[in-house]
Amino acid sequence: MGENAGARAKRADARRNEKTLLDAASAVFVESGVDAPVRDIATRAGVGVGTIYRHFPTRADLIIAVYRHQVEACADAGPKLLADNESPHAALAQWIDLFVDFLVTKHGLAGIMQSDHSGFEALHAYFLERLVPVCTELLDAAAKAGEIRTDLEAVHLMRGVGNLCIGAEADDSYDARRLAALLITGLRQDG
Amino acid sequence: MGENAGARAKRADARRNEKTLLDAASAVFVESGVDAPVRDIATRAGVGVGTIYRHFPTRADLIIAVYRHQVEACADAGPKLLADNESPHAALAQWIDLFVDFLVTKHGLAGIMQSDHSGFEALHAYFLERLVPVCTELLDAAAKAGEIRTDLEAVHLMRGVGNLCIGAEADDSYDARRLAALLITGLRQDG
DNA sequence: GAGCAAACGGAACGTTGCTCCGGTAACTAT
DNA sequence: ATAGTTACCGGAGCAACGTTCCGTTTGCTC
Repeated sequence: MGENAGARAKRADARRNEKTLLDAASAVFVESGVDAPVRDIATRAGVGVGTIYRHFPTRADLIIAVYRHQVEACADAGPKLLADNESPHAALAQWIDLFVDFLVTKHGLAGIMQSDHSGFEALHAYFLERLVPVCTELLDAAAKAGEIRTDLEAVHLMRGVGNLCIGAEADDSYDARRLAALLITGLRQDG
Repeated sequence: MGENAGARAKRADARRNEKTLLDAASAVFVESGVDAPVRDIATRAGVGVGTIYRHFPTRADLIIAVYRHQVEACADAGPKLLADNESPHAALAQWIDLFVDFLVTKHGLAGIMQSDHSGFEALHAYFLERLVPVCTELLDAAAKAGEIRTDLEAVHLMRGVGNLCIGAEADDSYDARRLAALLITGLRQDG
């Protein structure tokens, strides 16, 4: 079956606008962060605000669409690192580095990730659903190798690392990577 | 000299309003977090919004005034813990616990602490100015005892711990204390 | 080309932070 | 006590933002 099974095909202008919007959003996110005013994105894309909301009902949907590729890449990197490294703990550390790098290069993304901000449940859910299994796999491997303690779940680790990244891009002297690495070190246990 | 050297004494109604405002703000902060609308606080206090801005030009000033006592208490606890503990590292761990407890019990305070939020420089500065020296003292003591590595400055540690606390009050399963403790563990080195 | 549903645009509404100024009431000098 | 001074108060008003809603346009189908 093609790209439209059952449902009617989208109109050409709609498809065009969706791409235009993603490009505009991506550009504006880089310039002004993921909190950028909706109107800015609309203006940049040359459409009305209504069009944005029709394509992406919530800001979370837009953010997810913009960064989907990178999140997938990060998720895919997990098993690969596990295969390429002798030590699962080392693989975990490298994966966390990737995750941190991804977050700190997106202005304000880390700041929205934590759930108390309402309206971003979808974003939160997507990240968790996609990355937590990967992190769990790494954690389990390290645990099985006896390299780390087992009393920290992947969700909480990721949440903590995500938090550490907040505001990192705005302050050069603050090195989120190092703090995250410290956390991973703290996870280590003699074995 | 009395409580007014040089400057003219404040009017009685002004002093009264200041206290009323602090009480109202404190109550509203507990109910709705430190992001609560200014109008809510004004209504609660039975004054106009102008009165708030006159007494506390920025929200940061208001927050500082409300929590000053607790911050001071936390600062004072540092040297005390250092005196009461054999191991400086243990003292540090306990102090961080205090700091975390303080932050997580204030809805959204941790979220505002990190500098990328503009308009809160004063808050940021106050916290740093008051607590960083204390943290430095603990860190130095632990370093001198050879218990920890020395390549992490107090500012960054506090920033990281503060970040870990973000959103903690909204999610019972997320234990900021434990993650902070893990960070401190990661700081440890054989010596 | 005519008809229709889908998509568009932006005016409009509610909520916020913050300012500004006419009115009020607390101090002071007499 | 009283009048004058001035610090202080209150909330109307403005700007920026998220979000909705509906009259208009546009692309697709026959």
